[in-house]
Amino acid sequence: MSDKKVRVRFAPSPTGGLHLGGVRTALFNYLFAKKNKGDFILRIEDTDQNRYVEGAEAYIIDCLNWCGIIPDESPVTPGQYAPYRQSERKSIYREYAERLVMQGHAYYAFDTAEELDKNRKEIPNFQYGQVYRDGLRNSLSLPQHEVDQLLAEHTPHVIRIKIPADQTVSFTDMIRGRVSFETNQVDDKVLLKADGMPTYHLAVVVDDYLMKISHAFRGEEWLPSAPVHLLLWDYLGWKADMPQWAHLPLILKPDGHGKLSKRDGARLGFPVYAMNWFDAKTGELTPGFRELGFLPEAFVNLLATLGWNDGSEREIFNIDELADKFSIDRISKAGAKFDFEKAKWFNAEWIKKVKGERLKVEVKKVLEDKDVIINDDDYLLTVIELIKDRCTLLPDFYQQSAYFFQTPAEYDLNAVKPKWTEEKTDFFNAIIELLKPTEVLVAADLESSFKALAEEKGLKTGDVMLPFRIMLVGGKFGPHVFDIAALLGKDETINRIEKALVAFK
RNA sequence: GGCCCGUUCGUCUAGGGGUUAGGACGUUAGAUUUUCAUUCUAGAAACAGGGGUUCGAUUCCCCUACGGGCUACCA
Repeated sequence: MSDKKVRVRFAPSPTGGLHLGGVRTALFNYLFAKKNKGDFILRIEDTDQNRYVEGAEAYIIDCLNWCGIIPDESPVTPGQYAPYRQSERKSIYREYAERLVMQGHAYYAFDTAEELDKNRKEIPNFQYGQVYRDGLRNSLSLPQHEVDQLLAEHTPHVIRIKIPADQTVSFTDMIRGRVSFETNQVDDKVLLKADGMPTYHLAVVVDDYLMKISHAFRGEEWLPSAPVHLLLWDYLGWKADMPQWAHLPLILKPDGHGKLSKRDGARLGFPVYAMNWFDAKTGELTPGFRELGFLPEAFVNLLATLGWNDGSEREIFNIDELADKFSIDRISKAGAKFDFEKAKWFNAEWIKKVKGERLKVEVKKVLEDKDVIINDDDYLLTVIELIKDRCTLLPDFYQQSAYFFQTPAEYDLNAVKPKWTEEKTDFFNAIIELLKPTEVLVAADLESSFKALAEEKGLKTGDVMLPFRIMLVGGKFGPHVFDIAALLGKDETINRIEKALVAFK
């Protein structure tokens, strides 16, 4: 590893929402940068004008913000290597492509899409490369005057790299070790498209060079095109500055096989995107972890431990701890099937771990979205502390806490009615009388007098505890019933008993 | 089809020439909680197969199988 400043980039295409794998790539870049006191750069790879989606870039930035993966340089916070959108760097790339043509490492190709499609269909294993390029329409096969004329007439054309014959291209991947490719198997990839935009292959090399990227993390799906990039770094004369590569294992479908995709989310009932993504064209909403009720702390944590561990048995880390412990040689090589159950466990752990104060904004939103009115933040905080250990996702706070703010609208009558007796009605009327003179309702006091009264009336405590809970909560859940009563206060407790007594009749 | 990458409980993983192959999620059983959840305890559960190398391989090498990725003027 060289001693040059660590600079890494996350380079997504703005084609839609950000998928788990994308966020993890961003996260690993970020963790590596922080660990090595380097810079983390966000570069938008919008070279495909057909796939460009309005709003996708803003979404990506929001998403990184939500996760706390903040770029040091980005399109909206540019550094000295601006611009950070490849579409705005269009003019830069042609020069390098032309230079390669001049040097004989690339050539102009005039074939139409139809011609190429035909070849692919008719010739088994067709690839635009050393075997077939002489029979195709390009500056290697055509006479010079014809090429000149085609260019002069502005005939649509691309620039392709000329992959050399009979060479072995190899490099050391930081995750996989030595990886080799035979150039005879590599095709002449397009570098510059007919519209003047570079393809990924050219753009990634040129920009990584110009932006002084030291380490390049990307998904394993890029491994097969690595030889093209290696060759380009060499031909452009930048070999000494080439970043170290790290091809990350893929995140796979939990069932069946293959790379996790957007469709799997809908099919298997869990999100694949970090945040909700609304596609204006199709009107389709793809759900996200954030809106489902994940905490960013949990989301980042679960992503980091998907294919990485710190060598100990610890699993819960915040982002700073992750950055501190991060190391590439602890990244696993094999793809990981995504397990939503474990993802939920991480969230539950984080809800338990953080202070109630941290949850206030999120919980308030959950409740207010359900029309629960909150006018006392301290009361809300007390409620959160009392119930957060029983919540897995943020929306669980509604079911677990709504009754602290509003009288139950419905009761689980099956739990009380079958065993309901006149004696119990008497008992609760007596409880009301007992509560009336109370100044402040203290949980422990109520509990002892409640039990004493039950005994006095010849009832088993257990026979009246559940009805009491149903009266206050509406259902068979929640914290200790006397704590609930104490929080509700004397008046509201009496009110709920009276109301429920009518319903239980 | 071709090329590349990979393979430890159902899942995420630790480990590594001699281990009772460890942890976590999930699951099962029990305890606590006169509700539910939390918590705690215990249990079931894995080195893909075949050849080498070696005194000894789950660990190193090779082959096979299986899985994944790529094979666009998409990234």
